[in-house]
Amino acid sequence: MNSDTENHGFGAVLKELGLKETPKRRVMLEILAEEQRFLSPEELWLALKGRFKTIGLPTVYRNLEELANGGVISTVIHPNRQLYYYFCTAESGHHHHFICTSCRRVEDIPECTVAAMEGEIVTRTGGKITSHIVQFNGFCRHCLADPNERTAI
Amino acid sequence: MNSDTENHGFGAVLKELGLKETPKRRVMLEILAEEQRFLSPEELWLALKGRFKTIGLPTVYRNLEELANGGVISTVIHPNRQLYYYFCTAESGHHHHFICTSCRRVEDIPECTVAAMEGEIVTRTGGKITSHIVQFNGFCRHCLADPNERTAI
DNA sequence: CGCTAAAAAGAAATCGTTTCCCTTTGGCAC
DNA sequence: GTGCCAAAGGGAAACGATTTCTTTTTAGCG
Repeated sequence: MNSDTENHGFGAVLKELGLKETPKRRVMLEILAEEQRFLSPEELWLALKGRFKTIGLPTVYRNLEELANGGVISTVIHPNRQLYYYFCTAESGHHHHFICTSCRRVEDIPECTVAAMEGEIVTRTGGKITSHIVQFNGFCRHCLADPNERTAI
Repeated sequence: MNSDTENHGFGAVLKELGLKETPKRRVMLEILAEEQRFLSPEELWLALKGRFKTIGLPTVYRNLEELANGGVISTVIHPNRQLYYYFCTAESGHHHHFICTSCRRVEDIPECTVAAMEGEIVTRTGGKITSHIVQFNGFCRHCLADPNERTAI
């Protein structure tokens, strides 16, 4: 399995978003897809530096934003207010996350209950909801059981 | 109703948090309490400048954080990732917000459904939730009805 | 009234993020 | 295959919200 020949179908994903399929975008998606935890732009940049002689941090920011806007990856808002990114394997459309602020694992939460909340809010306020931020932070069962596994962001 | 003599009971609130009752803290709370919308630290600072000859922006940040940690005011995370603050009149303990990204009005949302979600998440993941971010963004009924009322943040 | 720790001022630093401008490249046309 | 052009990327620099630092002031207690 060579990343130069096996592109995990990311090329098609990029094309759908109207984005050119560049090596950097492909590798960004590869790294995010292989990583089980959410990453900061700078961390992703450091990983990319190992595979490209030249790679700028602005490029990483730009692509992360485009990919997130396209729904290919999702954002994680850490309580420290920094932005992290996560490749969502769940193909199940819109949903939310329970993130471990220790080891950075992410678990998917189905969207259902939030949709119910939205309906109630719209009914009661007469407003219109354009977006929402729903995220649960805590310790996953691994970090809960074994404090030694805990890491700091 | 003079703010020098009528302190809305904010002194007691500050004392409960172990904070000294300073004129600046009192006026910060006054301004936030009178304001129906969420404010940025800088906006609050500008308002304070009208009432104090010297008032530093770091002071505003420091106090906002202390008050938010104490639960006296609550934070609003705007999609633009800036932090805003809002004085919650609802005494009903923990709850969430529907914010209008146009006029900045805030409506309270009871906590109930989120608590149910949390229970389900804990059961399913075996983790422990330490905090959550739940916020709905959109247009309130006023801005929905009258686009002229809309303002940009 | 004096003391002491907390609070505040003001300037400067920090740092995540974005902008600018120039160079390179993907992808379609011929 | 070659050329073209808009999109993508590099690198430096700007930006701007937030924080840190050091000194001065003040609240609140004895």
